[in-house]
Amino acid sequence: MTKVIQVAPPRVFSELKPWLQDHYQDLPKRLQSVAVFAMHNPDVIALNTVASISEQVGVTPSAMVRFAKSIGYLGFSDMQTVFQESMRHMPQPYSERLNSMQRSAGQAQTVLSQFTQAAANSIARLEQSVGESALLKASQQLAQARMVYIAGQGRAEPVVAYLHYTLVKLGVQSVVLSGSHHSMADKARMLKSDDLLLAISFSPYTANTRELVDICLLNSTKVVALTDSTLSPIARADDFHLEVLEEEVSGFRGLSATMCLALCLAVETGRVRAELDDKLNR
Amino acid sequence: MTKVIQVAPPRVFSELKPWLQDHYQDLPKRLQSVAVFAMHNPDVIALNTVASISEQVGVTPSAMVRFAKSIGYLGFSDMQTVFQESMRHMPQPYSERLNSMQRSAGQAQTVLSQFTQAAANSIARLEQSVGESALLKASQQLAQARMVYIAGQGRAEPVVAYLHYTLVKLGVQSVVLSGSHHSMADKARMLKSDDLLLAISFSPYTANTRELVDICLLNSTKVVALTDSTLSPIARADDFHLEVLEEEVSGFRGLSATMCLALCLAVETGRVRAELDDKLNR
DNA sequence: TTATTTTTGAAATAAATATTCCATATTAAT
DNA sequence: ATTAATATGGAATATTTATTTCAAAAATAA
Repeated sequence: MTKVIQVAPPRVFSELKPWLQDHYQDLPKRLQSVAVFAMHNPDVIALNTVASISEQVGVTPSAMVRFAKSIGYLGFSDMQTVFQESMRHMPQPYSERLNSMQRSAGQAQTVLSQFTQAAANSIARLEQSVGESALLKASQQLAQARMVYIAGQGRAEPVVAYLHYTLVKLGVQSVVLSGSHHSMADKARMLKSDDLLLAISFSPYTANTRELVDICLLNSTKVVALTDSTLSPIARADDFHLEVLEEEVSGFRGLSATMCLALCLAVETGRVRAELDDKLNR
Repeated sequence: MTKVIQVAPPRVFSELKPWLQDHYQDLPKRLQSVAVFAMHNPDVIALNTVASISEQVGVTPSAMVRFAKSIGYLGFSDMQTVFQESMRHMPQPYSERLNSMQRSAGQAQTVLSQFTQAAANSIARLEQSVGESALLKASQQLAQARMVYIAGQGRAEPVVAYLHYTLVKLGVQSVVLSGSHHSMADKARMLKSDDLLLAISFSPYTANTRELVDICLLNSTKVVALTDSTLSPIARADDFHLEVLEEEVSGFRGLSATMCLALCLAVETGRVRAELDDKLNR
């Protein structure tokens, strides 16, 4: 029988690679095939069944199990979880570093590291989930508006404050709507046809913001929404919405990715607005 | 039994989102929970088993199957493959090719990628620069205070709002000081000896916040500061201050790392406070 | 070559996982 | 308030999937 490696095998993919290189020479032919395949197609290992993978590699199912065991794992399933974990974490070069650092310590994670990790993941996900074109479209809407009304409550309020602060600094006229003590209907009446509502809302969605969006859509006032899922009641098919998902740590959701998106939106709006102004002046 | 949708469901994740949005309203309560969870944690759906997912969602395994069927799939497994496919096409952390390609090409980076990069860097730096002990000390101060007064202006205002929101949610009494129309002296007079000032300020440092800190230190009122450098006028040797540096992109500084630190501070404070309360009750 | 060890594949088994079914609870309609 | 319709949870079942076993084939050593 093949010698089973005694030292515990790596629990993170990045460490598994050099580990495999060390042991590669000692492996029998079939198991070497598996090793090569695994390094080239980690996603296949992570997502498929033994039967399906073994077919793709061109070996028998038992070879897969033997491979996992011979490099130190309890079995195929045990090894697979390592590949799966590597998929969860998004493609940040820095996070990978941090990740291996934290794990190698093997200690209970500190509060700080837990939250920074979650924030980094959320930002990584943001980058790939929000398309540049969606951002541009939303920015164009904002830039064309005569006045931007910003609404949002609860956890969204800091985002409202930040967007307002940044937009004003960039010369885009905007007003915070959440603070004022008018009724929703009054607020909605303020919005003229060439104005725009920038609504920020996260789960659990506040009724107020939702209502505001509803009224605006009825009046065919333009709405740009910033929310945490397409299931959000303020995200409609017919308006422009940007989505940002914050990873949660024991029930707490941060705002790191959201703030990043907010800044992008504001800056891009400023740029588009400057372009428009430039055209008019010529 | 729940109506089963007749039209064939989407085979790609991006189409599944709007699809779900359409059918969301018609779903029963439990299945709505599943829908929300699925949109928030697509990776969990892709990689875990029915039993494990259903536990995380807080529903029974059968609800998972029912959900998949009610939106048109053959069963859970059928739906899962769609989620899995969506993961395959994600940029993988271990794919060196892609990574180096992006960097070496040095192509015109998108607005989004520039800012996410900066945010992620700032967060990575945050974790290294802020010690767990510093965070703990600051949190203990906050937890011991009878009332926490939060102050900050301009770019710090969103941070103030977020800290206030989170602290209140965690049962820590706090008040925002920036908004009120009192003079600095009046504000400072509000602070009793067992109160605490949580001051947030970034360069260029607002005179107001600085003044407030000065007065508090004279009255020997406790101050915890959140700032962007030790050179900041509100950072003193004799008080507790946390430092966070946001990387700038063409003159714009985000708030991603700052928000992360704010959340850490609030959560840790909540934890310490809970501990203290626990001791008193025994 | 022959003996011995190692590797391999196919089938049997064990484990896990998804799915179905049904009694009960909940909700909606009359 | 009563009835009907729908939704839900838990247990039973079917199915899939991983793992083990073992005989045969290679490879290695004598």
